[in-house]
Amino acid sequence: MPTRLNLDLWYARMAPMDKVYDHKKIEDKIYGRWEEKGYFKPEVNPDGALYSIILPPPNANAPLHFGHAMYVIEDILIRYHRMLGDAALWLPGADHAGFETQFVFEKQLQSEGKSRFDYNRETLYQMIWEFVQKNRGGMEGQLRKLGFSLDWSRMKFTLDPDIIAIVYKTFKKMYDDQLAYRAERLVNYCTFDGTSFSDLEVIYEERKDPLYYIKYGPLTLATTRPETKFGDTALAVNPDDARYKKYVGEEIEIETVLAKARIKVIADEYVDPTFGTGVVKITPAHDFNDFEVGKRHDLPMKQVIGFDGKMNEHAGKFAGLYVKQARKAVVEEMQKKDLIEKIDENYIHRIALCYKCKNVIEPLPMEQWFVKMEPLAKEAIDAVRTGKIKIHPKTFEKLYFQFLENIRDWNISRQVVWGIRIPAWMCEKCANWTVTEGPTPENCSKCKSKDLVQDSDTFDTWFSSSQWPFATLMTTDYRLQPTAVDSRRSTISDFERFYPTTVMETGYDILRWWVARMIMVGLYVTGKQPFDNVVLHGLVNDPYGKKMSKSRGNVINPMELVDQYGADAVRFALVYGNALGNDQALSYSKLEAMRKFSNKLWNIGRFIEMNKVSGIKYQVLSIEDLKKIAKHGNDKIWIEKVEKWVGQISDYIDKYQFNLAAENLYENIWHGFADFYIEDVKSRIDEDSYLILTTLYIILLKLLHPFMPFITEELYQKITGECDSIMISSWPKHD
RNA sequence: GGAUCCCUAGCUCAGUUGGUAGAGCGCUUCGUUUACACCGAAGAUGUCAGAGGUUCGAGUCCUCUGGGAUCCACCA
Repeated sequence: MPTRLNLDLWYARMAPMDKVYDHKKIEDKIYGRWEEKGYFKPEVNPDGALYSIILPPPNANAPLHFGHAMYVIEDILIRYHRMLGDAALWLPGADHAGFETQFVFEKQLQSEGKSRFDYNRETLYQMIWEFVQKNRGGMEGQLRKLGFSLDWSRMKFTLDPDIIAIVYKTFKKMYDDQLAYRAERLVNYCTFDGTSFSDLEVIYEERKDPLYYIKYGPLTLATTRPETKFGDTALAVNPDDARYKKYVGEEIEIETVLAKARIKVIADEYVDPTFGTGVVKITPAHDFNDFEVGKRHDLPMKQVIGFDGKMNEHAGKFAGLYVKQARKAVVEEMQKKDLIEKIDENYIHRIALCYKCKNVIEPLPMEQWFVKMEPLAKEAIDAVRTGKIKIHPKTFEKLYFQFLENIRDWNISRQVVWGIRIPAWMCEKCANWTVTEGPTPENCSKCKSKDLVQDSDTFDTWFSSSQWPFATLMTTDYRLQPTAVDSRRSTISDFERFYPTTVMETGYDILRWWVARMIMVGLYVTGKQPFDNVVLHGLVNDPYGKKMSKSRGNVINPMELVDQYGADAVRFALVYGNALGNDQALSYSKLEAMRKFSNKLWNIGRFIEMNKVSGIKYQVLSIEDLKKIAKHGNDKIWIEKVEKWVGQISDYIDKYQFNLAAENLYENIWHGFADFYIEDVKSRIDEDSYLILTTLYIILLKLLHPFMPFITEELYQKITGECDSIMISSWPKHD
């Protein structure tokens, strides 16, 4: 009794083939069938070699962009290895994308006339959770549309409780090992969004601002920020600057807008004697360089700007003014007191802006959690140097080393709600921090007081992402098939089986943000590298070669192209003619060409199908079988050609040369197999030549399947009359 | 300021370890009622950014110059 599924197939097989290939009739129905049959699970090849890729988790809350479509490379690898008989795991996931998501959510609140300050922490978190759950299916459906053979039964979310538990554990371990520590550091603080940003999240803009030459007693210095003068704790000059040698180490008396004061003069290499007057005021609490200078010279920190963006009590009568207002007021006052020598109105410099709201970033001192990076970076450098991890293309190793060799400690605290809350509690009695693996501690680990307050911050999203390869595998299981000797089914963790994973494939733009951090944290927590190979693809730009971005308004939705050209054509176009790691401009003519290629492929199938109807039937044969039955010289030649192609294509995929594989498939199938072989066979077709033609075609479909999964599946089933899927058929043999 | 990548046919891009240039689209001419006009055959098109060097030989390796892109650091 055929199942409903098989009946569908049977009808499909009996239907005459359309003259023109219509992807819309084919693609949607096929994916569901694969999924239903469980073909995406590594368990389809329980005894195969282990091969695994963890999908870089897309933002759960946002639709896919073209960068995600490039994950087709992972699907090619996974489908290829699955057909080779490997137990191939491709594990999907979704990222909570901390600040990004909270920002989008707050925009929506804003449009409803509300703000995050109208809700308490728990309510806000719950609201964002529901917001994300509502949008989450969109991204997953799009991955399906692209034909990605992900094992959905192992889907993970970065905020799943079992993932969070692992993140806590890692943090606790870092704390116990004194890698995670608390320190006051200047952060890029946006007083508008009320949060700090990593250096990577700050954008810079060139602006023309006044440069004020201010008198400090006997000295004059140039500054763009006179309002921070209340926080000055020293003046600095270059140690080799003869003009100022006599002042170094002295305290000088200065007139200020508030009162007379004394300030000391120090010498530091950081000062450029050719800029301005060669004298710099040092404000450790409000400037990154000054902070460093302050640490070197043990200067006090004096914060004069608050987190609300207003001057605080140290600014005397200027307290309460916003920075911009204060600057104006201070300058006016100084002019009155004749403390300004001159103003250069045409000074051009770069200022830091919030990448979300474009407001000026204020460097402010804050207590934060940091991770000490040098020891972790050292191991990560070694892992690549010694070849334990290989980066493809190799040229990206330079970027990797450059980043790790100059690494700074990692600030992992974020002042957002949408994320994993840091499991650290401060004692209100003794100010000691108690860190746990999640649960609220009973009392302070030092003074045993019960007055504990949890840090309100959450982890930087990249902190949880850096643990993704092992965290996902530790929380999923591999189902072992019953064997002859042991009929019971059993499970072991995916971690035991698949870690380290085989390949991490992602865009080169997040090599340092993510890949390097995964290597460091993976090595630290598990003692093993998280993956053996890093494969990096380039960016997909708009048709004019410009980076797609919302602000430019040139973002193209990959799903629209899938509708228009078919997922197979989009997939093929993304790898064809684009060497790994290079950027590409989206090309409509290429997409069109690849759509025509799928039509060509379809019509080869149609030709074969029409000859089957005339009475000749397909049977499963190997290349060796074909060699035995081949009598005609041309048949023999084409059998050998196809055999050679199998080796070539396999080789290209093994070397991550997907473009060459795709180009060769295109060229060989169209301008070899179709233009010459079919034209030749056409006039002399008999049972043997039909078998040879058909078998070679099936082999070509298999070679093409990792690239164009849908159409090859449809044709495979039509031609062979099999209900089995091409995706679990075996890769053709070659030397 | 530091770094990386790119500059190859009109356009978008390939070109494996150095052996006198390739694809797609476009262009020209011709052909085809039966696998496909979303087709086939034939053809034109390049001082491989520029200059120097290494080599018997360089698009490919080295140096410099010019142009573009990206990343990092950010100078009061």
